Amino acid sequence: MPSDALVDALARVTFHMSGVLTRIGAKHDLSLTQLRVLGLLRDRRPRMTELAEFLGLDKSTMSGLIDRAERRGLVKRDKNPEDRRAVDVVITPAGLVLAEQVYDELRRALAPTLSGLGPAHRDQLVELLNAARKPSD
Amino acid sequence: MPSDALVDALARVTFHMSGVLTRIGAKHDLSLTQLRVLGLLRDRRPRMTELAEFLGLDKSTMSGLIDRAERRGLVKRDKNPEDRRAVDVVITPAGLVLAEQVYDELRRALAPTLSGLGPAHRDQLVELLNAARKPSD
DNA sequence: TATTGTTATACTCTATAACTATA
DNA sequence: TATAGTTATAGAGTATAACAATA
Repeated sequence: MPSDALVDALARVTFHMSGVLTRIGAKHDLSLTQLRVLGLLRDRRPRMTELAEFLGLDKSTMSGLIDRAERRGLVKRDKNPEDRRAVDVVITPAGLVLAEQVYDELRRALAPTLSGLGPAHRDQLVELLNAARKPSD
Repeated sequence: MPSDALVDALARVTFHMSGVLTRIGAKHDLSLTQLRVLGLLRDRRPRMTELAEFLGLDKSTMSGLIDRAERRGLVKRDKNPEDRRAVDVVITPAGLVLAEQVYDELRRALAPTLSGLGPAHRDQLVELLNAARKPSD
């Protein structure tokens, strides 16, 4: 079982990151979930159900999220050629531009927080975080 | 500027933790925000505005959150003796029990994810996470 | 029959604006 | 006048249940 100190440190990082992401998203009228959808679609072309499963959301929730993102021109629905019931979700060029912009802002926003760590410590942190990882993640 | 690998690792941890916390909260009909409120109140007795500022929420949002938590008997509003405009928020015994239960479940839920790290590595991780921290956090 | 996705419904979360009471 | 908090309102996020189309 993890120590209190470890659980607390992880919780603190999580809420700090969520705050940063929420603020960056808000600047672009994007919720945390929309931000995450956009991030996922950068290198994937999932169908609705896959996306919902990955995010841990109901498929009906997914319909609403994609409706709103599509209305803004950030993603689009495509017919799946192999299964006529399925709908693929694809990011648009405008969505891709926004996703990259948000990612840059995130890097810049995290810079001050991480300024306390030198290069060697940063590498260590990446290794430790990647080791603390379930195979399926 | 942090590397892509570091930003990605932090984002991954954040979404993993959020997922775990959301699932634990859902079991008890608590949102992530309600969970966080309960966690904060374990050792604090803030007024409405302080709570809202800490969470980065509008005070009107806070009113709704506390309304619902109070209706469930998890927190209660108290008059502030020094400023008759102010309202202090206090956790109830039932709220405290639930908060501790959730915290235990979180520790247990994180155990498998962290099983890849030995004791020395865990200590290292805690130190690195605490070093990567703005003074005000 | 089972699966994919949408729609209808209801509730929570959230912010903005307008308000009351107190400082 | 300014601050603390609530209420009214509106939109987004969420799940459940019922449904249509396809497998």
